[in-house]
Amino acid sequence: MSSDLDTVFAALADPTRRAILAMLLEDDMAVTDVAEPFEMSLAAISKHLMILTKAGLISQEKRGRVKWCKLEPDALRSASVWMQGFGQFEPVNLDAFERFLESQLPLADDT
Amino acid sequence: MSSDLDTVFAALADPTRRAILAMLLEDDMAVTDVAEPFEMSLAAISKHLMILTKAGLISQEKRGRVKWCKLEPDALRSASVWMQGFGQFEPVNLDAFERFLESQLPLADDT
DNA sequence: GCTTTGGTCAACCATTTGGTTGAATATGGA
DNA sequence: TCCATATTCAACCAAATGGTTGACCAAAGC
Repeated sequence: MSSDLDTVFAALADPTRRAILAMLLEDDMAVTDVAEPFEMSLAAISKHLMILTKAGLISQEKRGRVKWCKLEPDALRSASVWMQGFGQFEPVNLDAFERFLESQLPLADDT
Repeated sequence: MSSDLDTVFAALADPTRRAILAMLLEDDMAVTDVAEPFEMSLAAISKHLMILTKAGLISQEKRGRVKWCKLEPDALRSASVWMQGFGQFEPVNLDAFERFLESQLPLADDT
């Protein structure tokens, strides 16, 4: 009864986790590097990454002592299917998305 | 820093609330009628409806002593924009969505 | 071998969440 | 007017969430 939509949407409900996903959109990253821009302990980021992993939104692979995080956008598919059905939204162009992301990212201007 | 994406995704993270949205896709409903299929108090459903309302996913209008709930699919737009950017998902046809919904709705077969 | 670096684990804490119940507040109908 | 219906409110509860700290473990570097 609790589908994977639960975990995916719950994972997306946190701004830190969405920011992490946006960062990983650029490139794969090590855990420490993911954590760097946030004013938060490494352990906290580690937990967020675990939640994203369990939701299938990222994967983590350990090479040497470094654990690499990789975006897995396919996990968004079923959630996207679910959502789009409500509005018959037209496909979104990436320019709009890029602008949106930039207005959302708390990292560039920090606090 | 906590955007409306927080509230929208958090609202969508609960299966009861997603089921409610799916019900409202059919037609507007009174609170009592929304609650009917669930094995849960009316007060609990009322809370869920409040969360959906605050997320902008539904609106509620009181006519007489009955409060009508109405789907507001536009609230999904920004969330949809955010998500689609990750996968460049093609637009979803409604047939697929319908099938998906039916496989997800916990109400028909209950437990 | 030691020390540093990268990351997780465990225990803890405050807050939020999702549910309950019972009382309260309208409104509508007889 | 009196009663039933529709819905919320308030208090409470258990469990989950998001964060902290300090100890721990594994892999590199010297």
